[in-house]
Amino acid sequence: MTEQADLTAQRTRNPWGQGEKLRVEILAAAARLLSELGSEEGLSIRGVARAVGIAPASIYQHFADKAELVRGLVNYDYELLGKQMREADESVPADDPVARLRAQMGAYCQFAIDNPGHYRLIYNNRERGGEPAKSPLGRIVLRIATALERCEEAGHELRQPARRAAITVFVGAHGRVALYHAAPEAGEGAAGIHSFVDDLISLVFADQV
Amino acid sequence: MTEQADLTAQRTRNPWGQGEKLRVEILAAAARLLSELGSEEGLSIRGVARAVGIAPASIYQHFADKAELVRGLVNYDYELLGKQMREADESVPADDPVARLRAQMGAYCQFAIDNPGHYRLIYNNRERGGEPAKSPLGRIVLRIATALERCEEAGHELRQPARRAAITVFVGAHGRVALYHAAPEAGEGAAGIHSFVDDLISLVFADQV
DNA sequence: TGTACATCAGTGAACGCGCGTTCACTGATGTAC
DNA sequence: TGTACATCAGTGAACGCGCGTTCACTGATGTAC
Repeated sequence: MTEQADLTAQRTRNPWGQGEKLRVEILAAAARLLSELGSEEGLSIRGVARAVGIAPASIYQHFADKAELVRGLVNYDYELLGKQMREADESVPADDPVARLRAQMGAYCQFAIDNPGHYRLIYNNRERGGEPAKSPLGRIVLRIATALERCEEAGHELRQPARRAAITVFVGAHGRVALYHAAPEAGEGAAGIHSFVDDLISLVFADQV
Repeated sequence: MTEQADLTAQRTRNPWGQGEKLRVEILAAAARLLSELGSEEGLSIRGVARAVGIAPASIYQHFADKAELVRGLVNYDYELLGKQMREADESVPADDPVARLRAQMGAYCQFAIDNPGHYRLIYNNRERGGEPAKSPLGRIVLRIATALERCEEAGHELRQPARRAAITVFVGAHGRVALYHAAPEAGEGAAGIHSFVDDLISLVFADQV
């Protein structure tokens, strides 16, 4: 009973000039809901309003329609993923570019493992019609390509051109993650993903790394 | 106007003892609808009934509920995919196992390219809780592993154990297809998928194949 | 200092819609005697 | 050969539901004069 108190409790409205705070609350609740649901379907304006504790109509002061809410969520997730990859990259000394690449791909996989609903969302909600290289997904591929080029410069020969190898690694990681999401009980769980991607990275190098 | 005639035209009911024919019609219409929609969402009992030209209630004589209809569709698609891979396999002489593997994976990719909605459907509707090896997806991986073992027996050394290499190839193909579905305009289209998978197959072999 | 008004955060109630599912039914075709 | 009944294919109308969205509103807080 007491756990439900927050559902019936009144929300105190934000003070003057701070209406934007609700926007953040809405996005946070939507993100939480997406994590619980595990997929975009079932995510509704009314559900989000319920989770925040406001009237459905209140959402329209911050988002023109449902599509804009989802776009807000997608941007939020892309930034989070990008940040985690960057941090992983920087946590490894610059003189070991292969380890840096592995760290970045590890962060990518971990994000997908921890947030299946979010991962699926960003994958199924690409902006249409823009330049591929500037899309968020395109920028991730670019990031991997750059990491691979650093490896090449350090003397690690690739079996494919860097850009192509980047797509190999990215696509392999995504495929393995998608397989895990479709059947988490099969395979070797989260550890299986990481070792798969490590193997895949080894595979694109000519020498044993 | 005349194109809409079939919408208003009366359906002549099936003769005595041939009620099962409607089941097939329903599945066919659902498959057509799924192709048009490109995804499971939006696929509804009422929509299928409309497409067949029957009352929504009529569907319940053949499928207990919506979930069972979807299961029927999934089985239908798995059989189709399996058949196309088998035919591709058998269309290549037995003395070139690598070419047979390539042909099978080509058929796999082609199915995904031609039927995005169906491909997504079978991927997102795995039976839960069964033995992984006996699931339809598991059987496809097994098929690839077998093809790889045939290559090994013919003297083509692998860089990974056959089963692991099979997952590499399968997961890579799926990842590449998913990327194509998410952004068809990027990449190099359908041809890009085939060449990617061909490269991937080369990658799991130690020698140049 | 008072007061009229503007601006803000947020709401309650209603709209029309499409959905999955149920239930009592209709009318044609077969079968038992 | 006729007739009562069973079986079949399929339906029409209704159910309750949750959804996205709109619109006129409420009440608190600021600002102009």
